[in-house]
Amino acid sequence: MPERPKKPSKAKARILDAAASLFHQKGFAAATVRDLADAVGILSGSLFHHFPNKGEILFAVMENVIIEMDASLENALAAAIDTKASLRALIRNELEFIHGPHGAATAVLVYEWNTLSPENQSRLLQRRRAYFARWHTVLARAKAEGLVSQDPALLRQLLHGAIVWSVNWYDPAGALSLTELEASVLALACPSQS
Amino acid sequence: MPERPKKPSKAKARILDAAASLFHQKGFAAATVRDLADAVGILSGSLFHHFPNKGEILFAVMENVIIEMDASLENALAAAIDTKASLRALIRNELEFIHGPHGAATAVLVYEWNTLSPENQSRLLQRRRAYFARWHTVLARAKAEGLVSQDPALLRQLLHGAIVWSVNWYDPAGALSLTELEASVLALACPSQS
DNA sequence: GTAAAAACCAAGCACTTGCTTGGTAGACTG
DNA sequence: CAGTCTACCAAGCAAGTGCTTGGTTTTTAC
Repeated sequence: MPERPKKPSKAKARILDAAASLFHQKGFAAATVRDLADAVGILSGSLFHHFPNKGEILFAVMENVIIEMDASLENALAAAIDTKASLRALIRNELEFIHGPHGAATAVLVYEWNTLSPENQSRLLQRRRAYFARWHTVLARAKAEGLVSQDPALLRQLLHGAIVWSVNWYDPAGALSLTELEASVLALACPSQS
Repeated sequence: MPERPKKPSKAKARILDAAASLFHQKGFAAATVRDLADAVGILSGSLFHHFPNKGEILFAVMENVIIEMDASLENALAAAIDTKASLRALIRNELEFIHGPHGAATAVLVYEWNTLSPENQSRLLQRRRAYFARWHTVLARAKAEGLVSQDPALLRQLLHGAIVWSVNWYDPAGALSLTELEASVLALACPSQS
């Protein structure tokens, strides 16, 4: 009888971790429950002891990351001393999620949103809106102060696109540092400052 | 004459049209050959009279749009009278593809690139690189002229992200016109001008 | 120490997947 | 007209899909 690694009560977390990378790597539809079970080190049927179906695993991955992302942004904004620092926090936070430890889950959240069933989408909609509301608040203030010139809703989408797309090209181990990338995105938003 | 020009049959075009929308809508992996055949109005097996396998349908969708996209950009750049007009052409061209008649195919090209087999990726790589080279040329000139301040390669990725992401939120029938969107993206790139 | 609870296995079911095979209807060409 | 070619149908196969069931092992709680 081969010994299993002792990871007592963190089974669900292990599944979600593996699911995030797998769904990111192969896409939700192409990733099979057997792939996922292999990555975790269990048999495919055992997954359904923890989740009722494959779709709920996707949901859980997304819910986790959206909660952490919003909480992280809340903290970052609380520590920002002025509007420009808030602007930087918006960008920095999203970049850190996309390229940090939660990168896979964040990418899944962004790129597999339409894969979610409508019911599961609406289960996440409130948090999603709350997160975007933080963006809107900061961007609206930035515009009022003349820091940025574009419409907040439009600017949010443009910046969001620029940031999340970086998952497809940016290499954290490469020459460009995250801070430099952050500065570049910030420069897109509010050009007047250096 | 041994070689005669291969004309795309009408049936093949119908399949590719339906495939573009379907792959865009449901994703390549989740779209089945039966879905596709239904959309075309034939039986699933009949698809393989036109294409050897499902993956080659994806490839054909992508190859078509990448060729047209590059040709369209070439024309637009040839008509641009100065660097700023060229900059505008880069942005406009991509926006028109994402939101015009080739929108579905363009989205598939962008978002399903990693779905392509490595062999098929390299079959498209040359055209892909040629397209990006046009961007680089213009952006490098723009930087030399002081129109933009960011590194060309970096700026290209940021703009590309902002533009392609618009497929997820922009509604051509809505209040914001394509021209206004184009102006906004241009403002991201070269803020100094109005 | 023991019993409940949680985690997992072993096997497989019902269905779907991409794709194949062998054939047919109709248009085109000589 | 016969002959060829393209587009399609009808039927189905082998492999893979998400998920279920019934039982066993491991962990936790008292």
